[in-house]
Amino acid sequence: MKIQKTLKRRLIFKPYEGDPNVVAGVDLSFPSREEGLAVIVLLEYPSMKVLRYVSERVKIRFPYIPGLLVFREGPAFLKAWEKLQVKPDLVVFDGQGIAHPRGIGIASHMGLFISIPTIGVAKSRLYGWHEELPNEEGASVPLKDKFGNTIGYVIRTKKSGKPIYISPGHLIDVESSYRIIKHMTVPGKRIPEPTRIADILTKKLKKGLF
DNA sequence: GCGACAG
DNA sequence: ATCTTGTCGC
Repeated sequence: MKIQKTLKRRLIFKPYEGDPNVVAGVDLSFPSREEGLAVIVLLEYPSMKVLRYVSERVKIRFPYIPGLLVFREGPAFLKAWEKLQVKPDLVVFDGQGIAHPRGIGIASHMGLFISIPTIGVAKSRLYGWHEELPNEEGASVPLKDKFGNTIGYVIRTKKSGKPIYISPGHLIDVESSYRIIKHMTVPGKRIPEPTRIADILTKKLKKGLF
């Protein structure tokens, strides 16, 4: 996509100084084929205590195509983002940051729109290569691009289970992303709190509960 | 042309 | 992502 190649040049990577105060987690569920339910949860850092959340139902027009996820879920996120009164210091997305074929996954793309540091936490690999990951909780190996540059990390947050793939989105670098994600991960849970809670809420809301 | 392929 | 109960493993 031409849009991605153009926007990619605007991405900024730098160390995240200090610690965030309020972080957000984003995720979507699909009540029907043409309707998406986006949820943005605000959590206190590093306690990971849930502060509040907002949700928004949106018409889905774009299909899911690997590498173009932002065009399907981005609009829904932005609508929910507008309803958010208090803006977080950092946002965690369910998907890739720069660990993407064109270097701009949904976390990076949305980061450019909101101008706030973003990190991508994916449950599977889309792009990048890495050495074998030890089967021990907490193990991690760098994820590299075709030139050998480190673009993120593969982390075994839970023993004997699929790892997670993290990469910076925008306004943060690889090492800072790794450090912060580590602090948001609870022992025994595979997915870091922001995205994990957002996922629970998105599905619970879909079922009409809560 | 053949495979890979976030959610 | 979604369709779906019980069930194997840590």
